[in-house]
Amino acid sequence: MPRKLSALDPQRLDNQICFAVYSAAHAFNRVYKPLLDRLGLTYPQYLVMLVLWERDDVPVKDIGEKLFLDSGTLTPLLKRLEAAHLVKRTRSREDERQVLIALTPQGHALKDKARAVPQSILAASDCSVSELVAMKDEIVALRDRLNAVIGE
Amino acid sequence: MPRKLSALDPQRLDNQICFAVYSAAHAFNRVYKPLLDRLGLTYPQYLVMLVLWERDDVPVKDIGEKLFLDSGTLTPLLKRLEAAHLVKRTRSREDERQVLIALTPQGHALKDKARAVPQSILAASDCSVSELVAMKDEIVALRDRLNAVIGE
DNA sequence: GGACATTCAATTGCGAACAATTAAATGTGA
DNA sequence: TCACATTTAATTGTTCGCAATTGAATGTCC
Repeated sequence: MPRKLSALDPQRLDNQICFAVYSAAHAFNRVYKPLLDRLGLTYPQYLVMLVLWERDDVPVKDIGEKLFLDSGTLTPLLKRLEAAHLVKRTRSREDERQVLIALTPQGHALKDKARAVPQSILAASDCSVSELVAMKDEIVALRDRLNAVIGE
Repeated sequence: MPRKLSALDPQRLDNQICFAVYSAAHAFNRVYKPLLDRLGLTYPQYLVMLVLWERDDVPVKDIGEKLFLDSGTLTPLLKRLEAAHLVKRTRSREDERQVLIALTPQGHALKDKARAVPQSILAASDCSVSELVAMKDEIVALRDRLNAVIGE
């Protein structure tokens, strides 16, 4: 069994882009952890806050579409954010099926405290902004192609 | 506030490489799911099997180092693989602290059934092999730089 | 208007992921 | 040899992530 072939063996762990993505996601999470601990947020909670800092008072479904998460994940997460006094959940009056998520004053205020986070991540990446942007665009394009396949 | 600046705002969700990686990992997982369901495996279980198909009879720690996972994740996962008769867990006689993980005949046999998986993923990626390899190498390099920072 | 389907959030159950701790085995230095 | 640190898995508790189901509100079609 020639050694060279292993570099092409699609069944080898090191040749799989998916494992690269999977393990990179975990590495990011470990870098974010100490930064987000200071804000009292987990990474998925931070993502929800990023969405809300861009636009407030949106139904759960909108958050789910932006983050690719469903109510099974978001409902308990949002309840925890509410328990932390960062958001408020209220049934929409126009459509009683929807629950609207709004930031509290503390939720708004947290945006400033979170401003340093992206810079710290950039530093940890040890990479130029333009390189990161190029990688991000490639990964997003791949993600979108994968998501397109899921609906068959 | 000029609209153009949003493309540079590091606090915007769409500008974050980490979210790109995070959401791509989930997209991969959703593509893998129906393929792995046929094998009776989850994606992390599939990763463990990939490691074992390369080398058998290794301690839990070795698997953890390759996959960047700790015993808190692996111990219950390996017990599930053992319950599915794919691996066998035995205390090492040379070092009683270690638990060695070996494939059962069924575990070995599953490798053949899993051969089609990477091809299906490649097709779903809708992308050339060389492009995927280049992306994979970039992502691995980024992951390794991030992991280097974690030890401080 | 009324039967029917659809939409939205919540719930349940299971499998990761990880921090923190525990317990046992092994290694090290005096 | 004995005290002590280190290594290795296992355990506990919390939070994701998702499939599947439920129940209420809304839309649609006849």
